[in-house]
Amino acid sequence: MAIFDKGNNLSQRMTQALGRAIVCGEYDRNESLPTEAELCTQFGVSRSAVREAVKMLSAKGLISSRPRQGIRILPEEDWNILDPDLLQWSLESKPTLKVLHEFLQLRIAIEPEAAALAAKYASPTEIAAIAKSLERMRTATTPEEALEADIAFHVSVLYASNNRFYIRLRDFIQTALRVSINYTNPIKADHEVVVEEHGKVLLAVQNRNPERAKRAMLFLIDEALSFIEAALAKESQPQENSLA
Amino acid sequence: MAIFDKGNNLSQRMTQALGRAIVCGEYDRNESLPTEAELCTQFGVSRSAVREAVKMLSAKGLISSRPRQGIRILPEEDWNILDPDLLQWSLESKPTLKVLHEFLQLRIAIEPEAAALAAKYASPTEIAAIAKSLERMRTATTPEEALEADIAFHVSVLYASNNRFYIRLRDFIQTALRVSINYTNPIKADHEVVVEEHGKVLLAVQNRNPERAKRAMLFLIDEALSFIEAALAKESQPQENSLA
DNA sequence: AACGCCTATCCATCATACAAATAGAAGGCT
DNA sequence: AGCCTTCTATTTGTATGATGGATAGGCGTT
Repeated sequence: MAIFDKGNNLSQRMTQALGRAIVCGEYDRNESLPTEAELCTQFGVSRSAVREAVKMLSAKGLISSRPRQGIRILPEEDWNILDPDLLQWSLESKPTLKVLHEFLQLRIAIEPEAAALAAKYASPTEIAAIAKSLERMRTATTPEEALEADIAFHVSVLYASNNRFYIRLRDFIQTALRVSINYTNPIKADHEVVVEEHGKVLLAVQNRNPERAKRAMLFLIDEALSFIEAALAKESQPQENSLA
Repeated sequence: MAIFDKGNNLSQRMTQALGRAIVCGEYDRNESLPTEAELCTQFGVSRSAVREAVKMLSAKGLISSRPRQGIRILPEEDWNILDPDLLQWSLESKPTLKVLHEFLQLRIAIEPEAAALAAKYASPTEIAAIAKSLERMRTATTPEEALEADIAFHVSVLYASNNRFYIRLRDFIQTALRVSINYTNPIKADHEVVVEEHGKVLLAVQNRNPERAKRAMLFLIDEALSFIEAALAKESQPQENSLA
């Protein structure tokens, strides 16, 4: 019987189990993975389940499967790390400062530009959604609530950009925020100040001022980025530093 | 027997055929797709092949499959459009001006920042790769050669950013360049001028000047973006305008 | 040492059977 | 009639066995 628990159907659970194991480095990257048959016995499932899991993971660029060669892990640069599943698996295993840094480096490219696009193209409905998230931030009573509202704010800006590629990055931004909150929490000033700074983004979008929207969003992220870079510089000697 | 030809194994060909059909809008988004059994007879393959294709497409966020409900197309915002396959399929079907515009809007966020990061973090080897691509651009004798070198240049900058997320976007950039070339070709000035402008990016990276690298890269893309936006404004009355 | 042939071992594909989930119809209750 | 429950038929989910096809690596010949 299957030795795992989360997920709907067997193939999906198998996919998660295998995907996690690969991302976490439980298999040697230079060797082949166990054969289909071995995976069947190891996980206690049928070949159908294993094959379907393998297919799903190769659709995400994680592995390849060929006759006589077996199932092999592809070079990491082929992994579809913007895929929500892969993103999640990879963060469960190694949310190091370095990864957080890379997250922020991408956010700092995406979000200010998204805010500028929102200022240009957002519909009244989309602007209302941003305003609503901001209001949720303002009235939040618990840190969890505040985080969720914060995430909703950033996501609603992406939607307001009216660009499908920016919208597609909502999972990425969402994950980045959810993970990094543990780090950026200690530094952030009064919640009220944070809310006010978010408010500047909304205001610029409402006023149809792309430049100002970009700068306001940049400011929100840049603070966290500087902090992380300072932390990175500080830990250049201590080997490992993972938050868990 | 299978009614398609490209690809290695059957499941993959099936995946491509089905994926293309879905992206091209050959199935009603509100109805269920044909059942597994029907797809078997339609494509002349076994149920395993169909199921594996379905699994791969659902791994890309294109469809979902549940008992008694059948195979359904997911809302477009769940599609993993940053996945190389999906990107390709979707551009084969609808490379409209609008999509080109969205492409450029993302490039303008990503690439200048990538150039800045390259100026900060690129290794000598990575800088050499950029230089080599530039040289290939300079010495190109055919338009095809020039395009390939151009693509190599932009990709090498992404690699030089030393950020896995930027590197992951290489397929996106590559596709964007390859598709948009048909549009931007007419406007671009002398090839020599273009090469020179690319050279400014390299120079800034070599001089470890992130700000200048960012501006130089921005300049490269902004020109094309303005052109597309002008074209978009012009065609606001004419209904359809697709390049094929 | 270089080359081509062989073979054992993988995955690829197909076919079949049964289990599990559930949408929608059928029926019964108020 | 309207609502709730039950049942059933349909569709995917899972397991298994059989056969085909590709090929890495060994073996033998030159």
